[in-house]
Amino acid sequence: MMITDPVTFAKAIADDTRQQVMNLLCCEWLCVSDIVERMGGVSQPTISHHLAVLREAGLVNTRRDGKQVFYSLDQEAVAVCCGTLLQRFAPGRQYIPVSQIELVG
Amino acid sequence: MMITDPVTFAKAIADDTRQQVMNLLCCEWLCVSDIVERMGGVSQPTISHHLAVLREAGLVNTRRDGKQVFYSLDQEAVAVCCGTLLQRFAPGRQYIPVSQIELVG
DNA sequence: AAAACATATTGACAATCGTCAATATGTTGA
DNA sequence: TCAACATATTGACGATTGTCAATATGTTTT
Repeated sequence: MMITDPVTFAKAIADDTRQQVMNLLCCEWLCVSDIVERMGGVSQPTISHHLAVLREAGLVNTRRDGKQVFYSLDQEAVAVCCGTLLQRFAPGRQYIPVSQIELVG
Repeated sequence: MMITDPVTFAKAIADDTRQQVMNLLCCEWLCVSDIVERMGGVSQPTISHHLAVLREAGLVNTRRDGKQVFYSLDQEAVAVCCGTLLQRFAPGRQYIPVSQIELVG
């Protein structure tokens, strides 16, 4: 598992186009041409560039299937990065996953 | 209460110097000259600039006391922004504040 | 092997950003 | 009011970034 430091994470998500792509990839796998189509008006090289930034920050999963390359958002990675930000910049308020609440009681 | 959108938040924290300043301001009030002193090697105008960015993003509290202006990190704002990021980009894993767990049972 | 398709890379350009020196603004105390 | 101090703003500069057109790489199909 790769660790993404807070600055790298912040830089990776600090662009509107990139956040729109992240939204598209949040809950489904999409190939590059589908992303280009849904983004409407953004060129394929630009999309590939943004995907590279997200990939290098460890925020997307990649799968090759024939000629196409599919991407999806790595929600776990996002959650870990946000957790790090919270620990560092909001230590006064600690958060825990809802999925663990059952175990508490 | 002001709302900070995820892109503005990300841009605000997408710089190493700025995150260092945020660390300094995380748990105490500091005036500008103290920040300059602790950052060592960064000029006062640069620090003022970074503080302005954080202020415009709603991430710091400000208080004037005589000639000096004190800043502190707004942990609540950071927590809200991280929460928004989690909702948008990690909807599969929901987190809640520890402080609210008592109320659940 | 060649053609067709999907994606990545390169090169160029404008726009944004981080930084500092110089200066302006604002506040206190003599 | 004036001098001293603290912070903010301006202007300039190099570095980084987002974007696209053109091209390269990689994969499948004929």
